[in-house]
Amino acid sequence: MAESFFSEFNKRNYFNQCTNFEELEKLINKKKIRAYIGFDCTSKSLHVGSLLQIMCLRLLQKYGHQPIVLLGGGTTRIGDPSGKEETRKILSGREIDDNIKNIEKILKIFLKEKNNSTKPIFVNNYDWLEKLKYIDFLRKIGKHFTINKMLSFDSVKLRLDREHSLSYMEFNYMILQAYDFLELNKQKKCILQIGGSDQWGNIVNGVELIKRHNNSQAYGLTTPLITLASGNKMGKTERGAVWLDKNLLSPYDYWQFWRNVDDKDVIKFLQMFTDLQLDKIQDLQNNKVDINQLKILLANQTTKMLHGESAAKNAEQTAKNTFEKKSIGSDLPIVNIKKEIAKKGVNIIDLVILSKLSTSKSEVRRIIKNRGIRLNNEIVENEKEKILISDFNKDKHAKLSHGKKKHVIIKII
RNA sequence: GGAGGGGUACCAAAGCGGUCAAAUGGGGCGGGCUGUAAACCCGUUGACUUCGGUCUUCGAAGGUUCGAAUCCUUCUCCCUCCA
Repeated sequence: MAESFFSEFNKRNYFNQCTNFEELEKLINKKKIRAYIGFDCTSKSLHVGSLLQIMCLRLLQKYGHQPIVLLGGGTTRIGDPSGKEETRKILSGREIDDNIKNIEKILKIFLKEKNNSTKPIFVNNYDWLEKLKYIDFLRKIGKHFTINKMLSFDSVKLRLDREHSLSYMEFNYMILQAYDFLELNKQKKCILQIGGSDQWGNIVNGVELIKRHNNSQAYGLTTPLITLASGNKMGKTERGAVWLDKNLLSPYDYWQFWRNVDDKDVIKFLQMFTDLQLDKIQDLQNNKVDINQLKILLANQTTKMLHGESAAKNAEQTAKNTFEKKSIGSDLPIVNIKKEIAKKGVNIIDLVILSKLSTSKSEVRRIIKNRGIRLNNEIVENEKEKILISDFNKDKHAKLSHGKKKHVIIKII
């Protein structure tokens, strides 16, 4: 059976829900379509949590469809309440514009621009939402009203109790996102919106709006929320988000993130987040390839896709050096120390803080007590120890480690 | 608007005048086992420290007291019920 957008979409476990699956499948097999995914612009980069959406855009391209990337310049000014417990802080227009630029840059790494018919179209919903003059109103006035309070008003309560519809304020965001879809449907003939499962409600609203307003058919498609085997949400580690921007997270750390996934997640992630052929992944699984080899494969593939082949190779080599040979890999973060200072000797606690391996001296003392700080693989026994010139090798390097996984190179300059 | 309940460390949740830097659980961090996995076990978990201590924390501000997370006053936010 020939592969199609949907067959691969399903096999890679991207499918969660669809508004009208059969019809959409027929349509999408017959002709090339345009579909869009919206990205929130609250932060200056995307993180792994958005990766599945990006993979969807790539898949559209693979099968000759044209992805539209909607950057939420307008909607970010309001803030999507879906699944959020607290109101987000409101960003300035300037911050949002900066974020948009950076996010666009990241997305362009993943998407191919050569072919004109599948080249991604970037749009910013501020372009049309701004014209509604509605944004300013919401920012100035709307933020002062809480839904909670509004719901406690008798008039409102009554309507809710009697199952009358409750419009406008509460559903501002939904309305705006629905309106986005309508605009893209009109402007760009976009007939499909894809999003995470948390966007289902918003997406359905768009589909319905298009039906009512334009009397035309559009479709919604969602991807599942990815949970790790550990039950945590994908993309957030304790140390912070797994960013897709090399300035926020180095290629080496990105590689490490994938290298360290749970055994149970490896095959799933290979399917979801790499371009490897599905039957090849199946083969690997059938042949019982060593799980650690699979993790390395996963890390290499994902890192290559984002940071390029040589970055992936470097990361792999660095990992090999640090974990297998216990030596130094070039990709480890480097902390420079002036020669004069090194001659005097630097207290080990200060050095750990300086290397950003920790932010609290008390914590460093504790870890030393627990035998978790190492200098050149030797456990630091005493918190008063100093790093001396003699600790550096002929390349003027020394390795400082915090636990088994965090290492930095200390270098004399 | 009326009545009650509540805000404690990263989260949940005890404490209700001194022995409280604050039980317990989760999470985090470190160690052990292993495979840079999971599970399990151990240690640790406010900051600074010359390791003697010192400083800052229990919604906010005042007050009572030798002494407050604990009692009083005001403020503030949240929850439940009634109008």
